[in-house]
Amino acid sequence: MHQHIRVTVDAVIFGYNSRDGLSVLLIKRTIPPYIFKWALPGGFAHNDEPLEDCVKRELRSETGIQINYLEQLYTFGAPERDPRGRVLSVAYFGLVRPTALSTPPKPVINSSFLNKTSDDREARWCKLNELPQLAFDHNMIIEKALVRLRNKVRYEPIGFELLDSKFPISELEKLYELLLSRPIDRRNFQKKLNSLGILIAHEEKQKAALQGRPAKLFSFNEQEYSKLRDEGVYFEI
Amino acid sequence: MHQHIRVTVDAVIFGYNSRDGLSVLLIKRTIPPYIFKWALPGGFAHNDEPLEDCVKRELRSETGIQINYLEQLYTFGAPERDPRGRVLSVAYFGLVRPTALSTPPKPVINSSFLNKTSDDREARWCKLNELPQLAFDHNMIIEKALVRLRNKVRYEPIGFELLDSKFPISELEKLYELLLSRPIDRRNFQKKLNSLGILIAHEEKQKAALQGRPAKLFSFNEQEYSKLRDEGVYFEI
DNA sequence: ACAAAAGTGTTAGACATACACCCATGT
DNA sequence: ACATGGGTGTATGTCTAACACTTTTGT
Repeated sequence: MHQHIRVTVDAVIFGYNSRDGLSVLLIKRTIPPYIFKWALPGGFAHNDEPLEDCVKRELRSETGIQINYLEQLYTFGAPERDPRGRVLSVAYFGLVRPTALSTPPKPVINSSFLNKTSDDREARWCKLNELPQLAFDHNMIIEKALVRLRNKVRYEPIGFELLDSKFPISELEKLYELLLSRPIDRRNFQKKLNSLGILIAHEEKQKAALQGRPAKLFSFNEQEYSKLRDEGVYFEI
Repeated sequence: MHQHIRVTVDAVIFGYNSRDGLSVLLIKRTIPPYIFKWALPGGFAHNDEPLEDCVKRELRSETGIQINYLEQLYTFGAPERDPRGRVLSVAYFGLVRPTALSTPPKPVINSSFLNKTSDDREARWCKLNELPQLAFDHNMIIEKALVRLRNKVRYEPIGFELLDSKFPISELEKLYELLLSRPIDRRNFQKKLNSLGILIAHEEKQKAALQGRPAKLFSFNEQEYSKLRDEGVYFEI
């Protein structure tokens, strides 16, 4: 009995802004199978490469994007998920700040990955509700990542990772309204965050308030959060 | 560049009773590396076998145990985790009822897995706080499973899967006190569960009350729980 | 009758929800 | 001045936490 299973990693990278909502990072495939179809960034692991390094390498070479948060999502192992044979995919789940979202992703042509098709490489952000049919089981992988995001955001402070490091509270609120798909009272939301004591208020104000009074900017106090967590205080929205 | 990565599955199976607390199912290795060391049940995946089928097959053949709940935990992929070379482990996390715990695990000698070492096979339950040093990174895998159990039990009704299908509320309470490592008020706990409406009360009483008044038996109302969840009512302890 | 655990109800405080007015800015 | 969103406080109701006595069984 000789085992022959290949291993890939794939990354579901979410970006957010209040205009477009959630977006996912996609690349266009340049080789079969599913040639010219959109897919998640990813690829085969090297023999001596930790899986997380592999994701980061593929993300850099395929999209050049700066990620802000990364965790393992799930391993997809259905025998028929890849027409080339048995290919396991260890999927990761990542978040980027809006700045990464506003600059179009650009493949980094790294000498060690140069090949005849590398000129065709193309990457882009795609709004979550405008996703096309993707290669392999990648639509299913995104679905799983979305469930993870929606659940996790309720009891761990990962929402901050989708915003600029300084943000007005209203941005955080809109993000939570989107993810939890229910309206949130602006005043109660602010009160709750203040009572948790994990926000740092800055003197700066929002630069280009499109309309209305410019908002104060806040950032996430990671140290204070770690301290509270160690004391057994739970973050919860 | 030719990829050579092998894939195993490993299972962290928890059992519980109020006398011993949590126990984990272990097998004694009969082949190198780590020969004669205790390890998690598991083994190499077959080429065309879904990962979950593989876990179930290994559990049956190595321990003969009846599992009650199973989900994927995490994929461990550090390049040096196995001295034989690059071996990925897709770890699963499972729960059994106390009845499975009280009957000692017995390897099922299945003709397709008969080999010269199968007579030496040995499996046993080991209390969580008496774990020896295990083969590979299996202690770390158990640690991760324990964190998952402790977190998940708070917002999903998986605690029931560790009890007999009919149980007195005090058993559930003791389980939660252990997992959350804090005392729980008996009366408030009962009130909360009643208000959730996910318990079915039975006429039967606890058979062998060792001391004191015999308790009513309850079971988990899975259908009612699904209904509530679909309506957006969250389970939370 | 006594020990041990089960069953039950009330009260006070904490937290979540609902809601309205004033403030700062751009047009 | 007006439109737009930001900042703040208070009242109400709901849920949680604390707590004590009675009941049923075995010895």
